[in-house]
Amino acid sequence: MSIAPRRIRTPKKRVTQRRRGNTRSDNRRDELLAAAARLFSKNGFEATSMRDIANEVGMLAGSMYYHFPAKDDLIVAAHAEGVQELLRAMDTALEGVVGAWERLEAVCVAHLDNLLGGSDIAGVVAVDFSQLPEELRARLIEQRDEYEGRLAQLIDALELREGVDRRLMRLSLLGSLNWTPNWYRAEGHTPADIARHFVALLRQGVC
Amino acid sequence: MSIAPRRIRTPKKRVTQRRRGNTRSDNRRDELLAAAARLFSKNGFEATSMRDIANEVGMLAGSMYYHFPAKDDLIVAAHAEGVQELLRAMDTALEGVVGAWERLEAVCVAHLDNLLGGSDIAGVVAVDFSQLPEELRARLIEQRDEYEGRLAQLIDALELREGVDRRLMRLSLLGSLNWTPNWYRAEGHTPADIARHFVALLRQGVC
Amino acid sequence: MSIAPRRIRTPKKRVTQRRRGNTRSDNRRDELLAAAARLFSKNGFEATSMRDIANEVGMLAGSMYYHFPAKDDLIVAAHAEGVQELLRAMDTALEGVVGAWERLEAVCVAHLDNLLGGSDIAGVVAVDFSQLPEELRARLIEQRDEYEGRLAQLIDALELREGVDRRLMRLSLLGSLNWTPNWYRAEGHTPADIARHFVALLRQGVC
Amino acid sequence: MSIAPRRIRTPKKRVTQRRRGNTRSDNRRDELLAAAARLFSKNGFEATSMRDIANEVGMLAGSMYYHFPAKDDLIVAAHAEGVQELLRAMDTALEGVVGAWERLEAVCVAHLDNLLGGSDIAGVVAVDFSQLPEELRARLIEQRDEYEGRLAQLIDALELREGVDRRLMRLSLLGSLNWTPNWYRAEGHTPADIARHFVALLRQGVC
DNA sequence: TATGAATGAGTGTTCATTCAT
DNA sequence: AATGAATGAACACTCATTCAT
Repeated sequence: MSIAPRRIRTPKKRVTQRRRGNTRSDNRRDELLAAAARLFSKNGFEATSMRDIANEVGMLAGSMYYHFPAKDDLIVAAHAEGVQELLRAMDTALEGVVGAWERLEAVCVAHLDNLLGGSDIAGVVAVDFSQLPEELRARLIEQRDEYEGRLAQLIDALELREGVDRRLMRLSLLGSLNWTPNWYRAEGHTPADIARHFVALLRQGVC
Repeated sequence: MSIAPRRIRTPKKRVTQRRRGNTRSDNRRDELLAAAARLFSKNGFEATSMRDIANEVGMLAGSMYYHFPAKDDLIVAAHAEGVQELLRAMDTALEGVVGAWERLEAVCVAHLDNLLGGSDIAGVVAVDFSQLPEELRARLIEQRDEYEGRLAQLIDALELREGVDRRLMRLSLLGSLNWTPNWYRAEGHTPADIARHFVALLRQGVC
Repeated sequence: MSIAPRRIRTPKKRVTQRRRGNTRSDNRRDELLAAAARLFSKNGFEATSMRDIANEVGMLAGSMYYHFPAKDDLIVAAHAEGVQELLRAMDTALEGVVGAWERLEAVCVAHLDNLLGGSDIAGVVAVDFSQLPEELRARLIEQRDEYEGRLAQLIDALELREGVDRRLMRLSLLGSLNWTPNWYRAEGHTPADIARHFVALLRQGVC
Repeated sequence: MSIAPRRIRTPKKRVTQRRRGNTRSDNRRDELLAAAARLFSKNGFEATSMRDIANEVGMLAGSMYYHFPAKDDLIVAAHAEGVQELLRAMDTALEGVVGAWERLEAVCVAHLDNLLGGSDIAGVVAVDFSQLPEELRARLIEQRDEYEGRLAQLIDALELREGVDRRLMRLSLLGSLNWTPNWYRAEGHTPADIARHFVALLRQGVC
């Protein structure tokens, strides 16, 4: 993606400065963010052009650069939005739920609900980013850290038999969940069903 | 108002015509295929250009169109090659192994070995394809069917407690495995370790 | 100018490889070069777009990239062509001329003749390049070195009074000559007159 | 078939209206002018954007249009500022200097001092403008006329041998001086040295 | 079988400028 | 007197694809 600027002229970074007071309307920025998240999760980062996003909100491509100095920044911001949405969904899902396994399950259900159709915005976190340039990839991973950290805490709260590597357990579960967009079809099991089943497999094993 | 993503350009169907006489060596085609698989698994489908592949085998971009009428066909063929490699690895891994769980484990170890560094060519099956256009995506899924079918057979051979959905179990396992390129780092566990751990999680559960 | 590529994918340098045998037609490349030199000398490097050049030879902008991988390379190549033309003009001008001052004068006349109207192509060497990015600028300077070196030899051949810095003398003369496009008007002195006058000023001083 | 270079965009003439009452301090305008001159001389006219200038004084791009209706007007005004500075430098340099050659030399030293590092603002007059659109170019030339006129006077004051075209002599000297940014490097001769040498070459000739 | 040359639509990005507030 | 937001046209460059040779 990322294409070079006219001539050098020193990069001019102009840092994304997250709006001053954030008081004023600023709704175009949010519109943009939402549209970007939606398109990114439908078509992927590379396959979504700045023009696609601009059109979606009825704006010209160049106008977006007032709000985001580069596509990468838009990706980062949209991804952050997705992570936030997921975190909120996590909080909501956990409300009033006790029992370590029940809590893990509730979160997985929320996760898949968001991934597989619930929210267009959360979907952005399931977009494959393994092919993005190192630097950008690192920024996205960092953003996920809070979410994965909370997931790790939920898993730490479980009583497990000896010999289980809790990190690998988390990564296994996340893989199961995040791979679903590769095969999920709306006609089959519901996202919630799938999530519950995955958790059950881990909890009880299959024997 | 959502705008169509890139690609498309012109359908023009010209079916992959699997070689005319198929008589002669045809090794340039195979070279091409290998190079494509290698690059696809390193950089992804979108990020690999026809020129990249052509250069890799010392050919000009236009020349490839003698062998493959379109990039999609090359993707399909390279993916097929990857699946074949995985199938061969599966056969090798299963040689002389008895015991349903041992067989599943052997196959998972082989799968991750190939995915995470072993073969460049097999790596192509772990490339995210959820964002590819429907039609192409369908062709790839179809190609995986044999592999997944054999995996399904291995899973069918297991004795499982009641209530386990063997299809979801398979997809969960595959997700765990195929998601590994997103977090795997060479310094940590070996691919074989990871694979064995994932199988153990399923087999015994974590409680 | 110079704009970044889609996404990283390793720079892919594809070195400008000055045509293999240079036997075959290859005339489009030369056409392109001539058109570029012409436009560069009329409008400057920055103000001449790749599209301008492409249009000039009836080609689409993208097609040029088959011949030159980047605008910078085109600039370098066109500049080289200009320097060559100037060198040829120098050789022609020197033919049969003896006497160190006469030789210098002949070369200056040829220089201005080319710069101020004779050849569109030689004009490219008088285009200001002091604002170009360091790296490109360095390449152009390097290309001029042969020409300036020959000029330096002509100056070395002169008998001068003590205390004259021959390098500064050369740069002064070159400056006088190369600045002429900033004020020259076809109605006044001829380029040859001007050149002769400049040389005379240096030779005899003004007192 | 030659295609028009960039710029243009829309003529829309709205004459520079030299301040309404011109009562109040008006210092933002002057700040702007100084910043523009500084950036123009560092990077050239084309390579300096309106945003660059606005940022330099902590203003938004749009705000500048209150002070200057178009970039061209800003160029013209900044250039005027540079000429003024050069004229002041000329006056300072001439203070108490008698002797026609000494006066010329003093002015050339001041000129190069300003051009090659001294004042950012005066530097604007050495920026190559030979590629600017005719109309704008004409306005700048007109502004230089006073400076060049004073230079011409200094030259008129010299006693010269017969046959010297004083106009060509002036243009030769100016060319030598103004071409220096194309080759000057801070490590070599000082600007003053260079200027003195150039004058000496003219004065005494080289034989 | 492959090359050389081109096409045309696309990409991310920049920039002078406008204008309601 | 300045801001925030947008426009529209341009720019350098890439890419899948075509086709005569």
